[in-house]
Amino acid sequence: MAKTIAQSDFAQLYASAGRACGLLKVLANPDRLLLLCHLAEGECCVSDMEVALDIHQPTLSQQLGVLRDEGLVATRRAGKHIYYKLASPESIAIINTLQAQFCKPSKK
Amino acid sequence: MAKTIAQSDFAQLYASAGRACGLLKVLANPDRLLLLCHLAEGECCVSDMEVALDIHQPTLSQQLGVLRDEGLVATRRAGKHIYYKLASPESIAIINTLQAQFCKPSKK
DNA sequence: TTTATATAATGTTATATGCTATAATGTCAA
DNA sequence: TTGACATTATAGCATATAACATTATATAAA
Repeated sequence: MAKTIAQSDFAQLYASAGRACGLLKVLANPDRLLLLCHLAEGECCVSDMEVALDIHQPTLSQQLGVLRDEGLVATRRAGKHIYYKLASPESIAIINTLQAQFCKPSKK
Repeated sequence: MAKTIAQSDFAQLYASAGRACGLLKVLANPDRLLLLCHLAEGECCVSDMEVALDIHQPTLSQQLGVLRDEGLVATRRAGKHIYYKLASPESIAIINTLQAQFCKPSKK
């Protein structure tokens, strides 16, 4: 017992996989991942990210747009600048796991 | 201090992001994700996965091939059957995180 | 008008996905 | 050892989709 998967359980599993996949697809891009890692250290405005990550403006704005549309980041305007920060617990959890796995021994 | 990113650090960051992305791309497919979740419960042979997940044979074998090529799973032959199991600590970590985030309140 | 950011429009290229068909490998019986 | 069968893997397509960079332009605030 407990090995049998009922219909409804399977449907639920399938739905969860779909949602998880959606998130994974958004994360599966080096620019976006780098952006999110950068934002994991705190709020940041677009022009600072442009300098920090060396991504040029329209590309950056486009990728930020994807992150916004998917609810991974939230924005706040301050004068001319727009500040971004992480906004999704699920994606933060994944980012943390990724950092633990791929950036482990960076600082002692 | 500690906010400045040196050149080599950036290169390393970029390399890590690339590797992480590679893994994320493999995970970002519902069939593969479901397979991995299923394998997270233990070793399983192809025909059983076919039944359990209702993916038809060539598709299943193709996706398993992707997982094999990327080193996420390992195989073992036993007679006519080939058994698969998880083989990558990084992907196991992500799967666990995903399950915690997306399949949380499944059983009390 | 200038600076900061977003969007549009576009072209190219790559990737994903799902088929059908067939190959390869192992088992077992005769 | 051969033949038939079961299990799994691959090949080869067709098609949809989306990824990406680029140029140009729009919006919004100062």
